[in-house]
Amino acid sequence: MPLPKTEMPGRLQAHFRERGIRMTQQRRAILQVMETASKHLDAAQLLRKAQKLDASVDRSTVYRTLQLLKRHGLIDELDLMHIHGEGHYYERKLNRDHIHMACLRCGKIMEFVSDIFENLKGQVAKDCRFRIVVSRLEIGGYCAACSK
Amino acid sequence: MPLPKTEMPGRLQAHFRERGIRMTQQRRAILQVMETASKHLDAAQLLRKAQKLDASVDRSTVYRTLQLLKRHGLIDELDLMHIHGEGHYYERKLNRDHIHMACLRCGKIMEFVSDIFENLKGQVAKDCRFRIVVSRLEIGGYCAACSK
DNA sequence: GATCCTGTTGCAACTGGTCGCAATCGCCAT
DNA sequence: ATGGCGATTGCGACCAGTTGCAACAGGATC
Ligand SMILES: [Mn+2]
Ligand SMILES: [Mn+2]
Ligand SMILES: [Zn+2]
Ligand SMILES: [Zn+2]
Repeated sequence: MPLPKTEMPGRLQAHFRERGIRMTQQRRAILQVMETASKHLDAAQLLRKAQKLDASVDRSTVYRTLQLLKRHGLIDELDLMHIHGEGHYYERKLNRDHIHMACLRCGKIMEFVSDIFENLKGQVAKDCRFRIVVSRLEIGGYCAACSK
Repeated sequence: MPLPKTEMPGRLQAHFRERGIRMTQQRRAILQVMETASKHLDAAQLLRKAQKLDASVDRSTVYRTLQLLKRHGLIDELDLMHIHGEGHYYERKLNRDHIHMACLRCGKIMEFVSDIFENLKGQVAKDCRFRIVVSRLEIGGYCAACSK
């Protein structure tokens, strides 16, 4: 179930320039990694990969940059049901929201795009008069293979 | 938007007895707090409240008991969009799942029960052949008052 | 009630994430 | 190109959550 990737690589750096956010050596490395990551990196992985591009990148800079990206709505933060520990996972926000499913037995992560999800957000916005900025639906359970 | 509370107080301790889980002084205190909590406690609050009932309760016991309750599906773990820091929040699982909305400006937490949410879970279960055990929808945005 | 066995606990060490601070570095104006 | 200012960084200290371990306490059995 691959998702459509309509965003171009290099888009994150472009966003920074457009919005007048200062670009640094370290941020360049971190953004680079986020851009090219296939999926769902945690902070430690991101740090290791970024340090390969710029050895000076520090743990705290990674966390600060993640916060920055979150604040600007450029990435999503996920728990993935905390299947692999306490930490959080990050992925670039694409144009279409998607649901995450995590198999509690084999640990597989699945993604799913649904119109009903869009309807549901519409209902929340309307019935609760709530202006939605970010949403996150995570489901834990057993995948087809593990259910058998 | 108050939710129906159909579970009786003392239900958590009953669950433990039914399932043959050992009951200890410390667990009694922690469960007591979870039972009577109005809402959304974080680990630190839970620890403080539990220690008022049994001063010997240790941090690690609180975390271990939370894991136990999670594993048995008796509580839900929430991020509440990390509005107040990194930590997690906990609440007793009631019979009806509900959505959490967090206002990014005033910090208010709202809850919402929706049939569309149930439909959506049905669709995921069917289309992805995924047996859902736990689900969590959290939304961040601006409440009616703060949108104005 | 005493005994036993196993699950649970407190503690202390460790890990991962945060924060305040002084040094540094982007970036804009000259 | 240079200078200056404020934003950003690395660092170290800190705090929250986890884990291994030896002591302890449920509760089942007699
Ligand atoms: Mn994803
Ligand atoms: Mn979380
Ligand atoms: Zn599986
Ligand atoms: Zn508000």
